[in-house]
Amino acid sequence: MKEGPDIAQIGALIGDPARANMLAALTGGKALTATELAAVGGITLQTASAHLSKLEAGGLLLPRKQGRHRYFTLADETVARLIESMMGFAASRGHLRHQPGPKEPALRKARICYDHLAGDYGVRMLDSLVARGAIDAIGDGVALSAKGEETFQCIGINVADLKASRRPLCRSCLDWSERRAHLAGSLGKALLANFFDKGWARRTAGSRSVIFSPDGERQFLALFPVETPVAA
Amino acid sequence: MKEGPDIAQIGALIGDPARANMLAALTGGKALTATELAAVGGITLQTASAHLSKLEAGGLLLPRKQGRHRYFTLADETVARLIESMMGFAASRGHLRHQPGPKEPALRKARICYDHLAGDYGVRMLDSLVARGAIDAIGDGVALSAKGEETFQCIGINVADLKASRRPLCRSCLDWSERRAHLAGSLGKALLANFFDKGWARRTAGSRSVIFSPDGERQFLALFPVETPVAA
DNA sequence: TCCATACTTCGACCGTAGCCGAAGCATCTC
DNA sequence: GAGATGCTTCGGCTACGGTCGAAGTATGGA
Repeated sequence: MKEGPDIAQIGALIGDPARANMLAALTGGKALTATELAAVGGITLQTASAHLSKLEAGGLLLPRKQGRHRYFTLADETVARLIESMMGFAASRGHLRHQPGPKEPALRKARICYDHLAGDYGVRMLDSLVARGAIDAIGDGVALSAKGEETFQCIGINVADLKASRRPLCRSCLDWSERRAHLAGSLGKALLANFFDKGWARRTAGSRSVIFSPDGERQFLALFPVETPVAA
Repeated sequence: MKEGPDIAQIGALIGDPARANMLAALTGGKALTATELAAVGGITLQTASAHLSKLEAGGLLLPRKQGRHRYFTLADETVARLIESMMGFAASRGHLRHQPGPKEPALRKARICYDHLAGDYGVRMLDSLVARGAIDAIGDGVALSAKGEETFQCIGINVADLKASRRPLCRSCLDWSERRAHLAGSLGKALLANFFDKGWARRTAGSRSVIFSPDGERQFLALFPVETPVAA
């Protein structure tokens, strides 16, 4: 029968635990070396090298040589979206990890999805922006509203600059922990970068989770309030 | 590191060629028996049985016993969406099947995606509905517009009935051949069913492709015209 | 009751893919 | 140049998963 594109290839690529761990780690957005990825996968460097070759050949990873290091990143935002959507699906089917672990709550609260904010805080931010009228949303679709530009100007983001890029300004990305959309695209990226610049939050060393400072958290929550439901 | 849900499991599930073929076939929307799926996968019945058990245990398939047959369907619309999105991704990375084959064009033109119309015609239909103002769209998001209900009434679809169901009325689904959105959800399903009822089109036996009758095709194209670009 | 059909289970076979130790390049530092 | 570090390649081992033949269970029909 063999109809359409070959999903088995990429399924198999993602289907190996070591490779899946590497991909999940790279969804954190940072470029990682082969050695680091070997540690993530829990395998030796030789084995990791073979895995990375396969992922690269499959078009999932992009290597960048820098001195004697080889840094790997996800090839594309679409790869990140695929991984996240598979995580969402896996979570919905109960394919969870054996140990929820202490890092799990932090991950659900705020984490990096490729280059933008995800988790509870990511979803909250989008909700708040929609409620405020800065972003229009229909279903899973999102777009900058007419009056949105000035909102972001206040936050400290020049939307005009972002529009110059070929990359879509607004994209919705399904959050695996919240099962709702958060904001991706160049605007999502700019917002997260903005939080880092202001010192509101920082990345963590070996994880995808984002840690807010006490003060940063206060300001973030104030900037993106959630509507208090007055009437059901 | 082991962060988040386990994508390796479902990756591995989809990663086997026989299983992938079965899943792709089931994306055609029809329930198929174990014997039929064995043929699709190009394997014996025993092997297929083992595969189907795994897919069922993984939550991808739903079995239904009927007499001495066991019919399988995709567990959920979300499974269909995952498969389609993986097909889109695979196509974008050039992971195509070795033989494009004669059926390929028909598949690109019009096919069933779980229960709604996909392919060139599916995308055209959504475009036309949006241009006409029956459906609002922002990015990938879609929703029935205020004046949309009467449009569908004219076609012969009672939207009020559909709203009674818990299933979302409008959903966008990314088309792997066109790389653009087509209409899913209960409204997408109702439209396709409507075409079948009117005799405009019919399913094919062993494939996902949808065949329009000459007359049906004419009426379909008339009902869903595409805007002729007057000015760039 | 008896047989045919649909499917599952069992057991054994086999190939592939993952794995690592050891050796080989490449690149940086001193 | 010598030595350390990062990574790749090679070779061989192992195990897991896919495969099928044969036998076993369920259902339907005559």
